[in-house]
Amino acid sequence: MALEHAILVSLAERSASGYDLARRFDASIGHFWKASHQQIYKVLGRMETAGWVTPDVVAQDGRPDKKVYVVTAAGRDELAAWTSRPSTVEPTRSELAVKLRALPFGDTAAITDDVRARRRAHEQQLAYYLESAARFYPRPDDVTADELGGWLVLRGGILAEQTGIAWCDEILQRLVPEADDADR
Amino acid sequence: MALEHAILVSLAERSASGYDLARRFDASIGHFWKASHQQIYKVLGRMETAGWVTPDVVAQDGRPDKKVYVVTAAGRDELAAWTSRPSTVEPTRSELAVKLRALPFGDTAAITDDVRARRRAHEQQLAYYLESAARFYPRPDDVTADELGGWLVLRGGILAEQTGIAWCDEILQRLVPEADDADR
DNA sequence: AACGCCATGTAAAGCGTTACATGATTAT
DNA sequence: ATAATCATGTAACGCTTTACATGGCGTT
Repeated sequence: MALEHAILVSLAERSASGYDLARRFDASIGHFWKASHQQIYKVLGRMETAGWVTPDVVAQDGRPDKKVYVVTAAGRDELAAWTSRPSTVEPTRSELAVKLRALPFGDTAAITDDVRARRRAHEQQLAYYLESAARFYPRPDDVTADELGGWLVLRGGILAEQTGIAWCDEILQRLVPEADDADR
Repeated sequence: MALEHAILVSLAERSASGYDLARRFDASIGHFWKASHQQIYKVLGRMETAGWVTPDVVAQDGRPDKKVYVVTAAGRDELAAWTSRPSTVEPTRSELAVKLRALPFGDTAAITDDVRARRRAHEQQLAYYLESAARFYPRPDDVTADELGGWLVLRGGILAEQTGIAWCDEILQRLVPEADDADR
């Protein structure tokens, strides 16, 4: 019960083709809800059948036609109804947690490298979020009602990445205790 | 590429039946990798075919027989090999993030309630983790090599729940700005 | 009598990933 | 020439969830 609604939100903000949606999902909203273009096309088909969206075929020169999907009144109703339904907390899935439990049965050096790689990935993502925050929300206290959601989502991303880094650091301090911070 | 390995880790720590595993997955390791009993039975079947585990049928009185699965040498090899393969960072999935973006199209009061419910859930989970930490790892600096993984996983859980609470608080401060902390 | 625990599964449906497919335009 | 971008899909497979099924024992 969710990709449909993520797409509805994205289309409610601005109508788009499946292709456009796929790119948006690679960028902003997709950091919190991944979807491939194949999936998006499939779900858009279902949503059209349900009457939540209608395609608007737009001819382009030098490029293939595209179907720009627009949210219908029924789609907006569904979106509003969905916000009123309580959400379930999604279960955490951490391969790293499983690997940490596997420490006595595996290769500590390889696991350590894996943690370092994760730390780097978290740092990159954090840098990207911080840059987005500085560019799109330079004065967080002054965000408009329309922008508030985007800002809060970004804050969630920033907090999560910082926590990821902090966890990796705690792990590395235990796995590589003799090193100092620089070469850990 | 993951439930197999979570099961291998759990069985390497202690042999168990599918039913036992399902209960363990409800408790400790399952906080970081959920699995239902139906899924576990199916995967155990596959793992037996692959030669990673062997069943040991144990008769019980007043209860149905159970198949206690034991990790084979091949299973241990696979487990060790898996720890050496780099892991992929699992994509975040946050229904709350999507809902925040839906604020302009939905019911703010309902979304606020949802955030409050999530905050409570995070607090409960945090309390549970803290209690586990106090009970099983009273002296974190003295954990043995065998316990280290469990401790670090618990730390990850604690950090994640604290971050979840902090995020909810930031959201509530924006959605219910006039209230003071107590009745927010 | 009804419910919950122990113990193991099957079946169906939906969700998600990977691979494959097409065909035109634009940049290197 | 080659690769990337635009644009839309199908097919196969695997993973996950939900529902159904069985059957004995102990508790309220």
